Order: sequence, then C-alpha cells, then structure tokens
Amino acid sequence: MKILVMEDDREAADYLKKAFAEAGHTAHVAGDGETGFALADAGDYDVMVVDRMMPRRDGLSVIAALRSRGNTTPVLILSALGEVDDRVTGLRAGGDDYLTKPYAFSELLARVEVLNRRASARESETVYRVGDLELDRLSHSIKRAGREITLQPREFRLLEYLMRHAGQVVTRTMLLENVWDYHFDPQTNVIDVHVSRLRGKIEKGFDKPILHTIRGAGYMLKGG
Amino acid sequence: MKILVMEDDREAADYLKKAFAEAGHTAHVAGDGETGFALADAGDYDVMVVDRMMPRRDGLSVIAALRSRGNTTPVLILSALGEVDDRVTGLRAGGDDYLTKPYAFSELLARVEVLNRRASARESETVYRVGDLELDRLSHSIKRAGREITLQPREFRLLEYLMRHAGQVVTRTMLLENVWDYHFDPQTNVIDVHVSRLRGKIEKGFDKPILHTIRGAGYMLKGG
DNA sequence: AGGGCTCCATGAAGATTCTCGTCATGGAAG
DNA sequence: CTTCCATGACGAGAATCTTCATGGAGCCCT
Repeated sequence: MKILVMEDDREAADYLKKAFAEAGHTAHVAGDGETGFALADAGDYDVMVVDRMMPRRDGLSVIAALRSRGNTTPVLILSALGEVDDRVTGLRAGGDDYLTKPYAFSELLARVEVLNRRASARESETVYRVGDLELDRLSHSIKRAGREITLQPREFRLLEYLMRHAGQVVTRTMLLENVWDYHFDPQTNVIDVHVSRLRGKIEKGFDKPILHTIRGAGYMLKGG
Repeated sequence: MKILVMEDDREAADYLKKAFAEAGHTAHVAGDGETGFALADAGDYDVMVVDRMMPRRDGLSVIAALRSRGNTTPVLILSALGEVDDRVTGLRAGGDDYLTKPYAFSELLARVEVLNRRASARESETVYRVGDLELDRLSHSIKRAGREITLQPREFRLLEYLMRHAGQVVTRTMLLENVWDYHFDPQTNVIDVHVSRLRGKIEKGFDKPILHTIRGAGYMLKGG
C-alpha cells in the first residue's frame, strides 16, 4: 500500500513513515501543502493522510484542489481541531475520514486500511448502488426500484459521478471539471439544468428524494 | 453446472445424464431438436451438448437458430461425422467444440468444463482482448497496439459483439439481431458499411488484418 | 483456365434524430 | 429582501446512421 503523508511536524512525519513501514506499507512524506499537492497530483497513491494545518497551503485547500482535478484518492484528515464543525468542514472539503490529534497510531492504521479496502473494492465494482438506485457501468443501465430509466450521455456521466461520490458534497466546480471537462466558469446554469433533468428522471414518480441540494455548496446523492 | 443434452438415442442420453450427475452436474435431456430448442431458449444452461443428427430438427439448425436469437451458451457438438469438413461446418454453425463418436466420457466432461470455465470467466471480464486489440467495457475505450481508437456507438457495439464471439463466425443475422435489434431483413447493406468503417479504424495503419470476411457466412474476429 | 455471376468493399451525401446549452421566469431559503 | 436554485421552453448545432451506387474480389461451372 502506497501512502502519502502531508505533515509539517518533522518529528511526527518521521514517526508515521517508520510506523507505516513496519506495518508493511510505503509512505512518502511532504512537509508542506504545495509539495503535497504536487506529489499527490503526480504519484499514484492508495491513501493520503493529510495534516490540516501546514505551511504554504493548508490541507483542506490541497484536498479541494485535488478533488476538483478528478483525484479521488481517499484522504484521512489529521487535525488538532476536534469540534463538530471542524470535522464537517473537513469532510465537506473532500476528506473521507477525520482523526483528531492526539491519536493512537493503531487507530490511524486501521482507518487507513479501511479507506484503502473500500476504494479498491469500489474500483472493481461495476455496479453502483445508492438506496434503491442502481447504475451498471457495464450495460450503461440505470434502475430505480427495479424500473429501468433512460438517461442521455451527459446525464449518465453526471449521475455516475454523483454515485461515485455518494454521501459527500459534490461542488459545482467538481462537476464542471469532471463531468463537463470545463476548466473555467461557463457563467451559466448548465449544471442546474442538467441536475433538474436528472431529477426529473430519477425522482419523479418515486417516493423518496435522493439527490439533495446543499445550499451554497453543491449537491449530494444520498439514499435512505 | 447446468447442462442441456440434446440426444435422440435414449440409451446414450440416459448414460450421459447419469454420468454428469456423478460428476456433480445437473443435466436435462431433450430427445429431439424442437424440444431441445425450446428448452435451450427458455432455460438458463451453462453448457449444451448437442447431437448433430436428431429427429424433427437437426443439431446444427438448432444451434444456428439459438445463436441468431442472441443465445451464447457454449455448445459442444457430438457427431458420428468426423471428417474435417464436418467439423468445420459444425463449428461454423455456432459450435464451440466438436467431439466425434465414439468418445470417452472423461474427455467429454473435461471439454464441457473447459467451455464453462471460459464462459464464466468471460462474463466477469471487463476487458476483451483479441490479438493486440483491446476493448474496455467500463471505460468504453479501444486500443490497438497501445494506440487509442475512437469509435462511434454503433461501431462500438459491433466490435464488442465481434470480440465476445472472437474466433467464431458471426453471421449477418446475429449482428442484425444483437447489434441492430432488427428482427427482419433491412434489405440493405448497413452491416457491410459499418464493418467497412470499423475496419478503417482498427486495421488501417496497423500491419495485420484482424477482422476477416468469411465469404457466404459472415465475419470473424481473430488475432494472430 | 476463363468467363460469368455473386458477394463484398467503400466513397460520398443527405436527412433525421437527438442532445446540449441558453435564457427567462418563478419559487424557496436564509 | 436578497441570493440562490428549479424548471419549462426554445433553438441551434452536431453527429450519426442509412442509403445508394460503383468498383473489385472471389468462387463456381463449364
């Protein structure tokens, strides 16, 4: 398992590197946000462990930037801030897990391994499921509650992306970069329109809403 | 493993049923071609063992009919005819293997198990490979000799079907039914045109031909 | 071996279909 | 009250799919 550790405290970083090595994993260390971003963007890591506060660029900003570039490597955020609000913003920024300092390495290790297992399971999975919604990447078919649904190409990509990130907020920027391949702001409401159309197909006629609006942030797919 | 045996010789059929049962498989028996066709079309068999000569409808015709309906269950043909030509016509009709009577059951069993293994491996496989040609059903991408190739939807379906049936003759009727969803003869050369375009993309610029024309029968994808 | 016939290959061109994105208005949320 | 989001309608553009027509290759029969 190949792990990227972003941590500015030299001592802590060395300790992590050593501990991961003992557990049979390979860890690279980045001492600041910029370096971390560069490494993450270039290298092919299984999991990232990111300290929230770092020089040159803070952890959340690095994560958000990576996410908007399509990087979906699981991230565990390390932070001294343990308030609920801090956790929420951390997870919203694209984190997959959040651990408060001080922590036990054994727990960190366990969580990191869970993240990796989940990710590799997801990759080979050909069918995504969220609630009673089902997307089969092989046959390109969508079903909700057993009923077949027909989507247009862009709608399909949109839903696929949302499903891959089910349970986490998906920002407009993420969608623009990964579903539209736009690397600029189109200054229109393209996304809104397509989300609306998608809703018309996957929600109209079914009881529970599944595609939620997070006002001021984006959208989130989440099934009961 | 669920096996369908089409064999009119009652004694031989009973023997096969028993022998398959002893090997841990379930075998159903059809005594004539029509019954066999009906069972095969309805049931969900892993492998079929088909006698070539049967009352009411001969084995090859049954196989061809099943194939044109999109049934891809592997078929092993049993026959007293052992000449090369007989084998060829048998395999061309849609057979996957051919065994001449008299045969040893152990060999039949082994061959049947190979057919099944191949089929089930193929189903979960998300990437097809024929020679240096590669089709990834997940990403919908095509590569030949490492070079990315762009196909249109219909071309993709066409190639996908050809690759799934690589090494065996694919008739126009099979293509019409499974790639075009036509259940009638369009009276035009739609297929030829698309095959031509496909060739233009997957053969032009590469050395070896890979999509072969079987005159009077159809096409066959086969890599060196 | 050659002529004739059938089958296949391929270029071009047209038309339909379908998708995508924009705009504008109305409504909900904070 | 202001900002953000939802949605209906519309228009334009693109792109794919077919069809047609011609030329070439293969096969068979004499």
